[in-house]
Amino acid sequence: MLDRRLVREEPEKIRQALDKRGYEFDLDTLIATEAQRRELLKAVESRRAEKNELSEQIGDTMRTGGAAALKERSTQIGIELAALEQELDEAEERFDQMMAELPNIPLDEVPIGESEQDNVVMYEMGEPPKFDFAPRPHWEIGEQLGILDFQGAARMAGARFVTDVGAGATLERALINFMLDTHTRKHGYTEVFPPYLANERSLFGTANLPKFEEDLFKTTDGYYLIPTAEVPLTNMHQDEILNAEQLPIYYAAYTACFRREAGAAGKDTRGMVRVHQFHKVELMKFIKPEQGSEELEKLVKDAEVILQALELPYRRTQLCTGDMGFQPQQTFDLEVYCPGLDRWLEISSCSQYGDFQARRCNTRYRPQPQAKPEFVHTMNGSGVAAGRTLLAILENYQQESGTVVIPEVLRPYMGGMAEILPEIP
RNA sequence: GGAGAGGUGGCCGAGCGGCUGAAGGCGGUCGCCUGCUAAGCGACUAUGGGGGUAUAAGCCCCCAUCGAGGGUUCGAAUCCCUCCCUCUCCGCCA
Repeated sequence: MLDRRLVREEPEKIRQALDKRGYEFDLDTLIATEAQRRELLKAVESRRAEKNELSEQIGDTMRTGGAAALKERSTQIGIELAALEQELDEAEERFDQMMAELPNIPLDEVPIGESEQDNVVMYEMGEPPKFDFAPRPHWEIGEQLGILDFQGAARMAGARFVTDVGAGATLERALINFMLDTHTRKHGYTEVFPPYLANERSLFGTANLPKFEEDLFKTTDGYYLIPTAEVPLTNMHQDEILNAEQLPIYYAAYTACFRREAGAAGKDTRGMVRVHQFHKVELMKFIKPEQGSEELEKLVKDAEVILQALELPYRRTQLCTGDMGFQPQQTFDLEVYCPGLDRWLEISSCSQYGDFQARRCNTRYRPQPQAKPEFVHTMNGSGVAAGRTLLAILENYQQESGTVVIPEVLRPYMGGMAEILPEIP
């Protein structure tokens, strides 16, 4: 959420941001609503002041009698007030609703563009493997080895699910452990193991609500399944005032992530590219405003370390204004090359939000011990997505015989296993 | 799930219809005192919003906020209702 003062004082800044994003939004109505809201507020407050004044007088007059006329007058004002208050409430609700659906303002350095086509590839790392056979997609490799079960998952749950079996399950767990260990032991993150369900307020905090409800699973009790650990992590300090010395705070969490993929019908339907439940290690930071870009850069590098250690070919892109999500000021993606799919696959998305989420979560800090609290800034990124990494390993490390070599760094996490051979059922 | 207790400022805690935006304490800031330190004394010390003045800060007025929402009343932290959360006991349970 943006600072409401921007609407009044610098609406052009918002208008420019919307233009850059190519985002449809009725800014003029928002501005008009804000003006109307303030007019009503003034009217309401002056009547309340009058009423308070009368009540005080009534208190004083009670003993000597003769408060009846004052009471009468006060009741009259009360009636006027009730009508005005209702108008104000309505204006406020309209305003809040629109504010909640206004996207963040991209940083100046974000490339301007309309779509994915305009994203900027910053660099590529690692060499795609060379095969003297046609590399196969991960679902073929996985099913043949008996380590990925799509049919079974479809029967027990439905389309867009996968079950890891045997060495497949061990491999995904190894990836998770390797990632968590690296981030907590080498990069200074505090490990967090949060709930997988969150309440409406928390989803609002990360701005998944109200605008993106159709992407989420909701329980009959009104909980939401988290679409990413970003949700619990960003809400760890709701309504708190942190000390300046605590910042920056680094959190790393492994969680399952649940997405309805409602808008993705027909897209990536095969394999485990796009599933309703996937697993991911997430990195998240609470920082002081001035630490923004520098900390994001470190976060991206922390994620890259994982891909480098796994010796997977990847590239880093910067998303253009048109392709960036609703919440970020700036986003960098890491994409891993998958020979079987013959495409670059997003495996991490690292974004900084400024105070956009902190304002919604009401997470503040005191710059100085006595100073007024200010909103912290937040950022997060995958470090990295385990399911897609597993997929990438299968495709990059596949052998002509159908087996898959296990990356060096993962072997200690797999009881020394060096190669995945067919599971014997 | 059942029974009970409770949610008040940065923290602890009093208040149970007007004199309470909130006693008292802790913590903090400034000043006094003091050979140093400790102790002591005094003043100040919630947040958000609207307006005025000034526009470097500041100063003044008003409104709201005592878990959230609603109600009673001229007037609610205080009374009533609903919901949320915490704690204790019982039940169930990986």
